[in-house]
Amino acid sequence: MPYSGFHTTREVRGMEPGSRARVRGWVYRHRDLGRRVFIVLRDSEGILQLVASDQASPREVVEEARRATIESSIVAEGVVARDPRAPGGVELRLDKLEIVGLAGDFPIKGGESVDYLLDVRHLWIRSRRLTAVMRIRDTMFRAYREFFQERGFWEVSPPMLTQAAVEGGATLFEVNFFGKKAYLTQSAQLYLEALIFSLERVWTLAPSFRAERSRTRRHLYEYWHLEAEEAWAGMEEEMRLVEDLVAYTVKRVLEERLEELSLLKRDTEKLEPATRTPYPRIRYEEAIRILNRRGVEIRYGDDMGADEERILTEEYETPFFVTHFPLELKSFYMKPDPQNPGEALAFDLLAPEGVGEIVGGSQREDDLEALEEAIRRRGLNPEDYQWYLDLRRYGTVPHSGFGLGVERQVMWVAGLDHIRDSIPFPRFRDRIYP
RNA sequence: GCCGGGGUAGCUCAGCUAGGUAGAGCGCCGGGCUGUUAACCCGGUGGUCGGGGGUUCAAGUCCCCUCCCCGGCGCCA
Repeated sequence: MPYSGFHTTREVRGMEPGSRARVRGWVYRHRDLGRRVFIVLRDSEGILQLVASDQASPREVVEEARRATIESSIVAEGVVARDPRAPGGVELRLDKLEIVGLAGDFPIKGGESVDYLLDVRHLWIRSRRLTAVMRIRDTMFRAYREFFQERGFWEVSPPMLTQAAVEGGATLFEVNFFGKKAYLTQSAQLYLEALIFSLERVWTLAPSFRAERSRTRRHLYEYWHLEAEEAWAGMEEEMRLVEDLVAYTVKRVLEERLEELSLLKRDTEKLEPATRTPYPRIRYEEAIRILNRRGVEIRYGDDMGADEERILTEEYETPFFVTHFPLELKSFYMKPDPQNPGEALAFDLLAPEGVGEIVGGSQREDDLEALEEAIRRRGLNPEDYQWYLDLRRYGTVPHSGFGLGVERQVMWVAGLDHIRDSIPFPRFRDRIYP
């Protein structure tokens, strides 16, 4: 049989009973009742039951059906039939069947531990659950790109190999760059800032690497980082951009990936409010008051931990902003609020349902001397940031930007309880295989 | 880095407190079955008990060392 001119399982489900159909895919379930064999076929669009029986199929087809082990690749042809006993109500009664790749005993049978499934991740990604997540992820990637195109942003490609840290030195992966020390990037921000002086509004979607030895459900060592930076924009404009972006992507997933969300048993009612903006905004000091009211012992100036974030997210059914953090809690490049110089023009966007921070952004310090001073105050060396300081020497401009953790958004939208399933091959906890 | 849990059959686990010579379910193999839905029924197969050392007549079980894994915190997106 040639390997073209086939129907997807989705197409077959929509065909008239009695039509002929040709399908190809992998054996998802196999039930041999002796004189009747049921195969549930899986392709990228879904599943479809195939039936080979003594009565209705040639003997060699029944024999082949009997041999087709779980995960064997097959091509098959037959007549479409409606039958309430078939999963999804439609099945294909076979008169042709060819095993393309006979599978050995498949290492995943059901009931395996998380650890084991990570060892066989290259096979586990075939699961319907992970397939659904990857399709949702794809829809979000498309939505990000379309959103920024519509808003007049240029997509740029910053380097992954860099010389210095953005946030600090301890969390970088070191690389031997022909005898010099180099690092895998942990943020494209500084490079995006350089690009706004010509393109004005830029964005990128690229991996970031962080060697923080985090053992939580929200951390990856390698994650996809959506970052944007725009000239002539303050914190308020930036927050509007962020909420529009998040609302747009959630809306697109709700429009296009309902089947996948349903397979993942995601409660879409809880996602629906996030399609409407604006999102609530609370200042850091208000957040502290809310937490105190909820019985949490936290004082102005303390950083919020995972527990504090989770308690706050219970107050809202949409993502919400926390703004105006004490300056000393934030990075050197963030601009102090002129109204209140102890606070940074910085914001986090927290996703509801206990997910927590998915975006961090700020207005950047655009004054040369203030920036140098901020670098020094944090014990960093301005010498290491000369090219970055140049951006303030030659036509400095007010500007703002943000970074969004793609896997965290996928996790929230798809309703996952752990970030590992938001990416095909997660890198975390010293796991590098497969 | 810190706190907690765990490594026994291909997989998921029981057995350890009170040492006595290794178990279950699933899988796999063989057989049966004309509508299965993680099919079912019958039979069979399956282990250097993470590694090293010690105590003992005897160690999966007690002691010491060591390696690995998981849940969470901190840090962050």
